[in-house]
Amino acid sequence: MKKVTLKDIAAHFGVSISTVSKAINDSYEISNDLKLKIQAYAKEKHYKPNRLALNLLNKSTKTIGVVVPNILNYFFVQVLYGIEKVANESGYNIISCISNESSAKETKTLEFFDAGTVDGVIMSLAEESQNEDKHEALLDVINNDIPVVLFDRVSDNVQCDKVVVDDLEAGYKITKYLINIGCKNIAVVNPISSSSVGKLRLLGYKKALEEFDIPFDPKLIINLTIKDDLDLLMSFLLNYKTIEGIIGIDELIAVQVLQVVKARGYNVPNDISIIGFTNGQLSKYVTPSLTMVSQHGKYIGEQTAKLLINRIKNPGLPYETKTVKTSLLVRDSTKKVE
Amino acid sequence: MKKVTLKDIAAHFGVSISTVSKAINDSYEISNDLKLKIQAYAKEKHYKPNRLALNLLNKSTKTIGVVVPNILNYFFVQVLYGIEKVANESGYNIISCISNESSAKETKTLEFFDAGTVDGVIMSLAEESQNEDKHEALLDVINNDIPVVLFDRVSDNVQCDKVVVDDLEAGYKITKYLINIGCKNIAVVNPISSSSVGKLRLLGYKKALEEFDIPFDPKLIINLTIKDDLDLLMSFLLNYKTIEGIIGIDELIAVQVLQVVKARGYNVPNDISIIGFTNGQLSKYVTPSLTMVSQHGKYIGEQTAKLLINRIKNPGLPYETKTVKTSLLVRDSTKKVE
DNA sequence: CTGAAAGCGCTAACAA
DNA sequence: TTGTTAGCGCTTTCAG
Repeated sequence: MKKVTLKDIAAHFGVSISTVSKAINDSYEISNDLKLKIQAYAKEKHYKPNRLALNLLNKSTKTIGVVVPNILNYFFVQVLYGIEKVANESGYNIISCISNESSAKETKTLEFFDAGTVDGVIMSLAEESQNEDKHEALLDVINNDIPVVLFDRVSDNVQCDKVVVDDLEAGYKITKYLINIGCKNIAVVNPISSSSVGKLRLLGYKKALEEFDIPFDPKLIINLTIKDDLDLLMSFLLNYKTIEGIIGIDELIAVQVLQVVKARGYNVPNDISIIGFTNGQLSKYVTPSLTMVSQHGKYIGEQTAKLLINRIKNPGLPYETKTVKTSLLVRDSTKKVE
Repeated sequence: MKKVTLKDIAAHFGVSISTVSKAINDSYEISNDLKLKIQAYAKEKHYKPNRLALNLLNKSTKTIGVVVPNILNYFFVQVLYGIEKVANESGYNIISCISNESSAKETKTLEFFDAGTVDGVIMSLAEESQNEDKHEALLDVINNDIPVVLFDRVSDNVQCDKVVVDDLEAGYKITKYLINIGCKNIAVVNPISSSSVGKLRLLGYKKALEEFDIPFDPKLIINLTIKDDLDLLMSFLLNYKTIEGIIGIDELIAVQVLQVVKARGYNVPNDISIIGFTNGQLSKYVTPSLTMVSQHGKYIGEQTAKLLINRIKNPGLPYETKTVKTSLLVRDSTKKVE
């Protein structure tokens, strides 16, 4: 059975389409008798107004498009939850797409959104896009008056609302923490070294070192991609110097570093303390459980959605950037202060 | 700047809308001269055809709606990857929604899809929906001639294409495996006891017991919800009898069981062997790494998407149910065979 | 109380 | 080579 339309119902009753439309929308203009008959028939036939037609008419879709780089990253999952919560409360649907860190995929998705399918866009840049720092598709969207809110991985070259994590402060805070529990040589393992987030965390790290007059040693920084052999890189690192602390720039890398370090016979946290970013499931169940930086993903999602919906309703306000502070979740992978 | 339409461009050149449409679509009917001018202007103004209008016209959206119950479950994430891969290859966009195991949310999403927004639907039932086994919204979708493919968590009361995991066989296989490595009392911890998947796995478990003439002891089966206190339930279990093997019905529960068991002083795998379902990140990095059943989520996603796209193209074929076999991934949480 | 007509943005058959 | 018209499914004036 094909979808029933107003036309079909009108034909069935021998009345006009507009009469049916009014009857179904319970207009006072239609006689109770007809209204009841039409409504009953519509229910029976499972009539449902065609959204496409509605959207075309209203120039509004009541849906928000979301682009996240990587769904395996717990942080983004949490943000998604937050977005969905607020969106649903405000009567918006969300359609989520994964760019998978690819700028081509990101562009494709944005073009899809730009063609009238959504009322607004929420996005965190793919790493590749941050590298290139070209954002034509995104600028097109903004240019077409479709509100955009960027979160977490943002660009200074795009003018729009933003919600960011205070990553510099976080990097600074945890480095200080490690120094305070007695770590002298602190390494950083960074799988997202070219993203704004990765850079800021490193900047925070440097700032803390400076404050304690510890010279910055580039050999302690491991930037890697998925293709690199972590085990090998770690072996260089561990043979280079006595390392007392390691910062993993995301959750997965922190867990992997922990594995390698353990496999090489080091005790965590007695020999080496480890801190990672993102408070997800992995870090919690690993042995020892990892001390992590929580970015409050769900809260970020909520703020992002609120910002977007607010802008959809009141265009023309000046752009806003919200900064969300992180918290440190101390668990068993860091030495206790004596 | 509001979105540019054909009308705007037509007005700018003082030609008709259809001329502009043809020019932009590079029709041979239009003079080269005009075509070039119009195309240049369109590009300059970032013209993009309105998808809503197109979709309405073509009665096709080239998008697939996906509903998954829980994005924190690695299995579903993998399925999503598989779906997305095949869909993209065939020129389909996907819009994914999370039902969060709630049947109300599921219904809302299905109604959204049912209103002409997608060409087909891929779904795995929310646990609540499987409990109630009412699927009105879903039947409405099918009734409206929108193809549906159900995967993993399916219902016999819904007639459509399906892709399922051979969960009975998997439950059977791993129980036999545990028996063969010497486990006598094997417990099952089941957080999805009311889902088809959970039931089938338990059935496989029973089948294996029968085969080995081991009497089924309901006290060894722990059905629980998120609200239940796993630690407490496990303490009852472990005090009840000497347990040599535990089956965790999903990944997270297997990991949590491992934690509890370790915390209570048992050695895994020497005292107790543990097997879980779903080969995700967690089970890999936990200590000891967990022996798991892999359901080949990505492959399932691919098959599901293929089935759906095939049905969109050829409606009227008889419904099909594909069964995908699992594999056992032996790691360190199960005793080695002597 | 009911219907005709316009229009959302677009394409395609058909005229000119 | 260009324009007119109709129509996708719907709502909303404005007439009847």
